[in-house]
Amino acid sequence: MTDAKPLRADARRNRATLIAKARELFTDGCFDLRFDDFAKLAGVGTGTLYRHFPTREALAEAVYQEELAAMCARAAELRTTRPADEALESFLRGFVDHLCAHEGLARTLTSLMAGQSAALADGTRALTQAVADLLTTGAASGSLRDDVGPGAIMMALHGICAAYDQPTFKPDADALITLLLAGLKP
Amino acid sequence: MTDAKPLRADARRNRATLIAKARELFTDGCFDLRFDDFAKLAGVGTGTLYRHFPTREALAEAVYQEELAAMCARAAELRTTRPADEALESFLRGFVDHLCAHEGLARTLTSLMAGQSAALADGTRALTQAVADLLTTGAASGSLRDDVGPGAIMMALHGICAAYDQPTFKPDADALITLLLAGLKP
DNA sequence: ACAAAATATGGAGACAGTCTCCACTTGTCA
DNA sequence: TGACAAGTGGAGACTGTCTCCATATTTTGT
Repeated sequence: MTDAKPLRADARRNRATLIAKARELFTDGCFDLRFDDFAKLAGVGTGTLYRHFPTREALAEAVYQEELAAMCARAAELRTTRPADEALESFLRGFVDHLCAHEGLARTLTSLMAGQSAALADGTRALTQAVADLLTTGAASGSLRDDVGPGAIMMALHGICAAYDQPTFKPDADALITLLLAGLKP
Repeated sequence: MTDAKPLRADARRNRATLIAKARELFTDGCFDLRFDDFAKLAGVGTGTLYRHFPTREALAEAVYQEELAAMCARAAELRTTRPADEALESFLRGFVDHLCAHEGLARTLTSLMAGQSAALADGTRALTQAVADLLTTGAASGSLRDDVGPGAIMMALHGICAAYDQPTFKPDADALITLLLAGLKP
């Protein structure tokens, strides 16, 4: 996956600048900035921006990939240190809490999950795998029903992400997670 | 809501033509047509198209509003003729089946639910109300838990709609509905 | 039946983003 | 240090959206 391309020093610097600036803007709630203007804001030419990140989503993915990886790591850790049903609950509740604190992540995940482009789906593939692992472990130990694949949970998570800007987000999301967990009891 | 504006005869005709053409195209799977081209295809000028339907979503809503109304009517009917939990199950299962058969509806609902514009949210408000009524009835009769609002269900439905083009759509959607129903038991 | 008023039409063109292209700059390696 | 590879930037082509208004059609009043 990670092609062995030793990026030139200035290119690496520019790439980092772009990601840093994007993170800053996302944190401030600026998502719908003109892509070209964003380049200017980061102090690079449009061409450079487009070479590093062909699309808006690619940039968003780069900004949040650490966060996404951390989530997956957390899932793996929970899975090995806790009973499967507890692990899943912690993971899902944590997921919602995290979205509350990071609007940009919710936005990014929404578009990544909706996106058809296989290349960009990478970001969510890892998440899907993490969920799948939690489910499998739970099914094996008998603490979760075994007839539900990760796709169903991902659909629900997608719905949750997409609603990040609604006033009743938190209670509704929590309620949905509660339903899922209750429904997953064998 | 429905302003008393007697539309001129030719205007009414054009409006109907536009909706008919849009329905035809949606049924054929053509969703991403250029809006201006669409006007040409329907045999009207761009100005006319924009006057009748300010946005793509407005057109989509017009195309599917009958279908949406039928869904809500079905919910109401089920609610009065069946035990609440059965009614909800029938409604949700029917919803998924309907989406399978009408890709365009799934697409439309996805964007309506995601849309922030209050004006366009009308289409889903009715759906939300239908779900709310089913839940309330169920809670009153004790066949459904009473601590879950319609928002949670709508989130799940949004996730389902958004996944309409994925290969595993049907089984995943069915599984999610199963989870919700199981989770809703008191 | 006719004219005036009200309403609607269509499509040229203004506008706003996106993205490409390539002459030039910067970094790397021997 | 020179030569080659890699990367840059931003002008401008391109694409789709949407507005504007001179013209056409329908309705209303007599």
